[in-house]
Amino acid sequence: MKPITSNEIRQAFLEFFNEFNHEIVSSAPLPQHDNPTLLFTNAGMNQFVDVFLGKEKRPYARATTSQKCMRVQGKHNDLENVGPSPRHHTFFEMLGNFSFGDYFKEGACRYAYDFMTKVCQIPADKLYFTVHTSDDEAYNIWANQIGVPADHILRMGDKTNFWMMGDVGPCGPTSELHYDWGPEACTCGRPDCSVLLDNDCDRWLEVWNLVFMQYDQAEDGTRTLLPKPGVDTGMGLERITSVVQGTQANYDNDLFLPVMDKVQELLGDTAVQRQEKYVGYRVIADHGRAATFLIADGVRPGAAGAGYVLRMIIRRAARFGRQIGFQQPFLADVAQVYINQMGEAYPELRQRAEHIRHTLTQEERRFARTLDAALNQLLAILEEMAATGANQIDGQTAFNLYATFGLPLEITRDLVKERGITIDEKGYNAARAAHALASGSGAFKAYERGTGVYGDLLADLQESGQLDGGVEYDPYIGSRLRSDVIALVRDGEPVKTISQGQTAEIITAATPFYVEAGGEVSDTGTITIPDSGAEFRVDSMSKPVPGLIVHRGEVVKGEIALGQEARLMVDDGRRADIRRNHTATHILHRELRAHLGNHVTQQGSLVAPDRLRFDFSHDKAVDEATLAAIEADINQAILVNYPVKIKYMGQQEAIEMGAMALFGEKYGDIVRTITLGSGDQPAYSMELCGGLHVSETNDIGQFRFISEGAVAAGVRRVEAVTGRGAQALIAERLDVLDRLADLLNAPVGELESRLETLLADHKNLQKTAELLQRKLARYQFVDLLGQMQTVAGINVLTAQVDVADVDTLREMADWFRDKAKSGTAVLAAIQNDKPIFVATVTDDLIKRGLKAGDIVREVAKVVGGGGGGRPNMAQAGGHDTGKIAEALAIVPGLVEKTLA
RNA sequence: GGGGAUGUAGCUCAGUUGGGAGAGCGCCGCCUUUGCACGGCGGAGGUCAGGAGUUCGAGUCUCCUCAUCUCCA
Repeated sequence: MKPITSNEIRQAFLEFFNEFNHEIVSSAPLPQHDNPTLLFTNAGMNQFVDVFLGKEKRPYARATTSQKCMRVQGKHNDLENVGPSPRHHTFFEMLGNFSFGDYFKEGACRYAYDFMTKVCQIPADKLYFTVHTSDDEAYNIWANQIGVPADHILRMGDKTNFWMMGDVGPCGPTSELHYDWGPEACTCGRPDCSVLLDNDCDRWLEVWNLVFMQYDQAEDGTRTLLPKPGVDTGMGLERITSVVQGTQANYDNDLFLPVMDKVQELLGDTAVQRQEKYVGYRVIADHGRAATFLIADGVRPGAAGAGYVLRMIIRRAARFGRQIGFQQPFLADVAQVYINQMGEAYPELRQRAEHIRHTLTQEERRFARTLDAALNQLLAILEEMAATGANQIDGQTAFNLYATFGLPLEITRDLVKERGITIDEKGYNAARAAHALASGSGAFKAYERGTGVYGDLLADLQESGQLDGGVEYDPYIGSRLRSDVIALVRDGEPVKTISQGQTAEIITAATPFYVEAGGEVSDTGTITIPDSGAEFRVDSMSKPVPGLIVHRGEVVKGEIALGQEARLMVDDGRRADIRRNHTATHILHRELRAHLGNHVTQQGSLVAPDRLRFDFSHDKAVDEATLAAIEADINQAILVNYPVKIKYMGQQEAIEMGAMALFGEKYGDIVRTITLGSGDQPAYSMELCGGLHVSETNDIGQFRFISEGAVAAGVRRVEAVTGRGAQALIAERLDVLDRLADLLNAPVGELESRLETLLADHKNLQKTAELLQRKLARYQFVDLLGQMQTVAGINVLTAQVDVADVDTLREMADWFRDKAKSGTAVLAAIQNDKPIFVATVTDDLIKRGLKAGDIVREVAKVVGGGGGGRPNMAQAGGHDTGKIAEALAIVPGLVEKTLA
């Protein structure tokens, strides 16, 4: 039966190839964790690269997939194209069939032709086939074996029909299937319109690309035939669906229609309005889908890498949403349509539906907040401009709005337009370029350290037979091992001997030292040479290239030479602490999920001897009561004394048993699982993990949180101690309690009520003291009024008083103005062994030129200080308390001089 | 990894040569009212993110650290 809907087409494709013995392999996750050059899976063959390169073996020679892909950068897909263009997408599904040294060109062409014409029932005369100019073999297959007429087979060059993975490695010619929409679809207008022109004319749609991996290209550019050539094909589901459904724009086929309808329903738009706002509709449909899949694959909105891309597309969708009339978060509703529609093919959508909706809404809210803040900023700028009469925002300011507050240029432009204000967009672009330059410089510092010496070393050791593959790594059996010293490195150079006092690196044929992985820190310990008694302290471990394990540290005794037999000894006590923390981390992970929900996943982890740190996805702070409950349950789990079992099994089997695996993390086919609990019932906890653990949970002793906090938006961090660390912590806390009990002379049980009483008493006393001091000051002040002098006809009061603080002094000045009605006062006091002055002048005298600030400044000079303030009230300080009287004495003179 | 911005009461924020820590909302009490809402009066609540420096004196100036937001790579 002919497949019609996109779901049917996807299903039909996989079943078609499955009938021809292709293994249906599930889509790889979108984020590419291990590949620094590639942020997201962007082609069906990504997950098979190692198979094609011969580095990895699979139990099947043929495979078929529908692969989730993301393309957000590169010449084919600028984000800006998505929306206006009918065919550009960020997320898309790539249908593919693969042959690993099995069938070759003939099979690939035959399958492709049959699927198109027989399964999808596309008329053969609508299809055109391109082959590489040099590829007679493919040409003949199409022409003679399949019977395609010659005018439908086109020979094209390297640009379109030759494929390589990189500068070296497998590569080969390709053959593409194009669909002809008919002459009426032509947009290039040329009489000779043809696929051959390769001019992006809308008449021709590239549907399927067949790659024939035939050669191996060496560094010098020469190509040799691969012993087992393979096939890699890719067909965009969006494209084949629009061909089958006869909808030239992808957005008109059933992959997107349900979402477009939903958006229209939410907005209450008419068909005409929907047509007018088509760009916004498309952006929401595309970005909403991409975001849904990214979140389902464990990506969270963030400021870097994949998280940044996710944030960008959510915000771009939200921005277009605002533009076409949404005032509330709406992407969760959009996502729900995709979850319903595609949940069958991609079960992760259903599993994480709640999380997807929540993440989207949260990010939309965050964006709205940011925009609000930015709008306030813009309003302030506009106000300032209104004051000066300017009518253009300069480029730098507009860019600052964007770079600092996240307000995009388009929005700024829209907002100011109605006020008749423009933006200097040239200046904007200049500022943007300058910013990119400023932030880009120094980006590659991290890559300076080369690995060359270690690569060479490994190759030499393998060649000389000292290493078979790589250093034998077995931290799991024990902590003691005898092995030969096979290499020594000092200052980045291989050496023959190292001696006392030198820091160096030792490589042995085998090692029991654990190398940092999965958050668990490396072991430390010692390496000794039994023959000579030489000793080396191992401080850290590293794996500079796969296969090579390096012990780094210092020679503390004697001399160590190549070829000697060494005794490697891990620091057991430290390792025991690490084991406790690692198993405790698994229990913690389990209990966090039990208390907070299954959206909690590990975002980072540190397992050190003295503490453990665990970062996990969660939106809000974990309150103290919950934290206490989690801690109690963890300690309960420790007491239950679950046995810790370590088992190797197939990855699929482990996942089916419910083992916790990190999202997108790459595991081999055989994985190591850590299970807590007895075998019969469902395990208490099961995780894939390569670390070291205790043998039963009782060994952990105790678990105590030491902190909880935020590390990034949506990610919380807890730190905790176990075993010895927990004991030390508890002992210290109890000690503090005992000391407090001693100090407060009360039993520990009554400390709390005792302290409450004390604090209340303290507050009362403080209030009483303040009251008394005020009264005292008031009495002093009344006395002072008797010392009032008359200078140049006005009231002048100078005095040193005894007060508790500056506030009281100021208050006395207020009283003075109140009592004297007209006049000036300078009051002095000593605080912290330094003189302070407060001066005041009544309003009528300020008009005559007498200012408190002026007076107090002159006075302060006498005691070696300075001061100032307002005309009616000022204060000053100085150094020399002995000269206070002298300083105050100059006041009458100052007044006389000023008023004269 | 780099650039920029922000951090003041439970919340939203003001605080302009460096010189009395504030407003609105919320909370508590009293008054008003049949009651509620409104209103009136009073009150509690602050390590001005943290640290160092300059200064007689720092929320304010300088430097460092941290957190949050944002752009770029």
